[in-house]
Amino acid sequence: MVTNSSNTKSTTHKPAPNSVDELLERASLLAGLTLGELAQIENIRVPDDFKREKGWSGQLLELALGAQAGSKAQQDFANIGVELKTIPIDTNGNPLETTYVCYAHLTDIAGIQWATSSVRNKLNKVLWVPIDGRRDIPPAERCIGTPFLWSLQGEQEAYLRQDWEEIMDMIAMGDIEKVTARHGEFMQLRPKAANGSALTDAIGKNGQIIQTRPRGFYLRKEFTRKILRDYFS
DNA sequence: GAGTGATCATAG
DNA sequence: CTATGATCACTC
Repeated sequence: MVTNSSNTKSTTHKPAPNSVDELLERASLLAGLTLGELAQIENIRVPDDFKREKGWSGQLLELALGAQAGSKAQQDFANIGVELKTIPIDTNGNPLETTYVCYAHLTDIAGIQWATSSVRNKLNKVLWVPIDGRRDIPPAERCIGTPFLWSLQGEQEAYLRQDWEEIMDMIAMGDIEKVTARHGEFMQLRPKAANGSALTDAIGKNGQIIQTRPRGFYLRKEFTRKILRDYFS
């Protein structure tokens, strides 16, 4: 039932969890609920599809778990160093979409190291929340799966680091226009903007500033599939 | 059908 | 515009 007419935006939100355990505890209570049921608890309406509200699921979970809403370039739960990511899955538990990591800066990148990069920081600790993402099911009926904590390390970190360095090298060399989503085995760079007319500064072939479409880093499905498989099997 | 490139909403 | 939350939708 979709009867929220006011949908008053609350200016107050839940307090953020004070520990990872508390976050996991809260998150585990959501497993098994449908998005419709959680939306009712949080008193927000559910869209009939995500054509015009693509980030709706993620924002619902932020609300339910007490993440700071907003667009700060930091982890969702900065006090405990955890990032929240919802991930749409099919009936086999495989990812249906790539996963956005962070915005990519295309200038002033000299001296940026992997260890202190935005990608590394964002993925240090992630609370993954699988959600049924089948498009033939209305969002309200889609079920929330079992949330789990994951850390970027070992072989997985090495893979992402390699992709990141390859892409960043191209950007630094003024080859941003040569970078396509086909680069990177496990992490790719793709446009990230409100529309095709958005432009931002980047490094040109002769070191000058050029204008190009804003980009973001995304995890390929093969990478997140492994994360899910490692946890659930 | 999969994957790349494009796009939607919102906050600051 | 930057940056967050992502999924859409067209092309291959």
